[in-house]
Amino acid sequence: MSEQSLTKRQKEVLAFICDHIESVGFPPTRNELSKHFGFRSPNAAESHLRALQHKGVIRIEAGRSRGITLTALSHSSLPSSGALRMPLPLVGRVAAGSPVLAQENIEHEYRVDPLLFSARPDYLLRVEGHSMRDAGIFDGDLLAVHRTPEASNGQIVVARLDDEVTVKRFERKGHQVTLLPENPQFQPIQIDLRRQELVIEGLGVGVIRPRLES
Amino acid sequence: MSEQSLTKRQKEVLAFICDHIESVGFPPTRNELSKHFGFRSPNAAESHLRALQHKGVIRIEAGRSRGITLTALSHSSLPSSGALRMPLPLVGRVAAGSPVLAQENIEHEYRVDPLLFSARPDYLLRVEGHSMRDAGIFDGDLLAVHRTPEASNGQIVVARLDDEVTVKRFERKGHQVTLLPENPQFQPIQIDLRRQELVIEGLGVGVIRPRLES
DNA sequence: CTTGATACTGTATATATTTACAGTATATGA
DNA sequence: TCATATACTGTAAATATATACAGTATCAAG
Repeated sequence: MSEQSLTKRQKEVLAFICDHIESVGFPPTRNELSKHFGFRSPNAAESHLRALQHKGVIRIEAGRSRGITLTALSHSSLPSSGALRMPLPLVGRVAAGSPVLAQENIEHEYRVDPLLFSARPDYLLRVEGHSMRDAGIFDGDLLAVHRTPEASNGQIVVARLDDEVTVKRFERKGHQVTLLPENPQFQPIQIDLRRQELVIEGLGVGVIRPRLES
Repeated sequence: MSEQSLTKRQKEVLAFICDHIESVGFPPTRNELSKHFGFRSPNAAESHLRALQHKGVIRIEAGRSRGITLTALSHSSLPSSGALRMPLPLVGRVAAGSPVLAQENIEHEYRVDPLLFSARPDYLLRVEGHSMRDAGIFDGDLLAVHRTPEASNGQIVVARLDDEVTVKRFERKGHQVTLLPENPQFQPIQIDLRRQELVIEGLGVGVIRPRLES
């Protein structure tokens, strides 16, 4: 459903679940949750789990003991989470001035078959905003990005302009570059390369939408 | 304890446990082990676990469901641990009358981290047509589908109607089901469950777009 | 040749775990 | 003011799960 933020209590519960998986090796049961938080009823834990599932940060597998799994959202919902996978780093908000793949920007790492995409992706970038809506790139989508400093007209690029990272369609005529949104509610960005610096961080080679809104 | 080498069968069991933890997110039960290996008795799994514990490659926590944890030894006991992951079948055009996951419909298999999506995907379905355009699901996109016969109003479903498989938004009022496109150029499909058969093949839980058009 | 490990079938049971149902109370947005 | 989300207590039941006990059969080692 909607991507609401977690309450303080829900964050505590989610943190405990993450911690349990990390340190114990498997997810906690309702009783173990209740014991840790002092609930006198396993249903208190159940309710919290339902709420967390509803907000998309965990998944519950019906009928399976300890059937709690974390989702992509769960990691971005907590201040600190340990990364223990290899392949594709997921980059969220890029801190001003820092390289895209700086440690501080990496939220998580996912294994995704690179053959899925038209070009080999180097990282996943969480898209913010609706400026590329008509290209089917929505707020919260993960853009698979291939690192390269060169772009051709019409390609969707990850560009850095004034320490801000943005996703737009690339159009260049001589010294003049236009970064085109795919949404009439947004204005194109004009850059004169003689006056302003534009860095191409990479090309969008695919999109992953981690959830479908209802 | 005794640090002997594992038998071939024991290696298979250990590999499955590792793989299960990696891909599912928690260890398997005795029954799940038995089902995978074709044991008719959960005690076969139990015996293997005891043997593996005795050889020091796993630890079993008494009385806790799924209480299997790996040890430092477990990794060195397997040739290629960690890298494996259950691949997702990619289903292209579904032949009329055949099950979605019939061999003839499977084009390829991709390894995709299931944690990327809000619910566990069981397969990827290549979407044809533009009827879901405004939901950001384009022609050629891969819909990550979670198999389930039940759907709630507003969810995006994979439905089978008259041997045709289609992706639409689900809306039900009593006997009346409406399959809603997300594109004003298409008409909603009305089904009277008393007159027509509708099978829900699964729920859309995410989208992968393998390429970006320029 | 006997012992122990391996690799299972088959049955049974205690208990661990999920999960529904029925409440209470507070806060918040429409 | 009504509906909804949060945050719980308390009870109960269905079922998922661990695990004991009783076997069968093969194989290698002492």
